[in-house]
Amino acid sequence: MTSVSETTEETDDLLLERQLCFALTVASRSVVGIYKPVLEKLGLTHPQYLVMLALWERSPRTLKDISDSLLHEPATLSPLLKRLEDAELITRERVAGNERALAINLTPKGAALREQATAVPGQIRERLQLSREEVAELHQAMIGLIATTQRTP
Amino acid sequence: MTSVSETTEETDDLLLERQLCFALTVASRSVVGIYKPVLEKLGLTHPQYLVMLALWERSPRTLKDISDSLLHEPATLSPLLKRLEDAELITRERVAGNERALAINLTPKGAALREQATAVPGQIRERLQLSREEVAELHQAMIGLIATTQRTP
DNA sequence: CGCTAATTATTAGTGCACTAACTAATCCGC
DNA sequence: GCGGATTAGTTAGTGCACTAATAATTAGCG
Repeated sequence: MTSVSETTEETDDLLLERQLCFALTVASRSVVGIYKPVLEKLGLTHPQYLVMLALWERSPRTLKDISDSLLHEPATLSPLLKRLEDAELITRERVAGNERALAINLTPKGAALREQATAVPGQIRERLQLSREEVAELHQAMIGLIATTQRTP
Repeated sequence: MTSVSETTEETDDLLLERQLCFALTVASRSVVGIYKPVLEKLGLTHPQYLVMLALWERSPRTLKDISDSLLHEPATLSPLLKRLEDAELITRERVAGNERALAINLTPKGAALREQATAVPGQIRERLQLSREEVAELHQAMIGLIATTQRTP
């Protein structure tokens, strides 16, 4: 690795570098920022919204189950779920027959919130001016990237 | 909006929904997770790494300048920069002739760290098994998304 | 059966990331 | 050159997100 090559390819890499990981994190923050005003009307943060989506799809579920679905550490979800409980959107109780597991269930209020949530995707697509097809394409790219990171280290 | 249509398109949207914003945030977290062990050897977190990249490209720069480049709130960078100062990688001092602005400069130690950082992009690409072309493609997609979010609300 | 190992959740601690409120300095129009 | 408006940074407060350590329960093997 000579100082000559360092001034070309590797320097470019450091610039390019500032692009993929940088662009990805900025895109993520920016898109979450788009959701923010929309989700505020539902009284949810973006991470909370993702958990509610998981529960609207199926409930009750254990904390572990949600953690696996969202690729989150249980330690991240533990306080988040307590806040959703405080908001009376979910209940937290031990699973009968397995005192280790925590069963998360929707309250009537939490289940009812789904009605309002159905309007969210459309609002976001409109704001981002993306068609369902474009959304699907971006989605595929992200899924591929996630799959790569999950492969054996 | 009949209950019939609700059970089809909008329900699908809530599922699909769980995909783009979800996939994007998971991809971001996953990729940052790939950087983690690599950057630990440099004693940097990922956000700190991005700031250092900005400074290796050009320095000194003001906090405001870095904030604009990284699309971060000044309030986010303020404590982060103090930690970089504690690590003796940068200096923080007021700009001569403009007591409002804060000039961020590299210490010799901070400038020297760049040598080690040149190895990072290659390691990440190898780990993700992405070619420069694939990286460029993903990058373009993210840039497009960011541009959309930055447009007039 | 009894004991070890694995599973599940929680807590503590660090570091981002954002908003809102605040301080201080500078700009600029009169 | 004065005084309000703007700009640049900091602080406080909330909520993620992670690791490491802990606690409690269950599984399963000898």
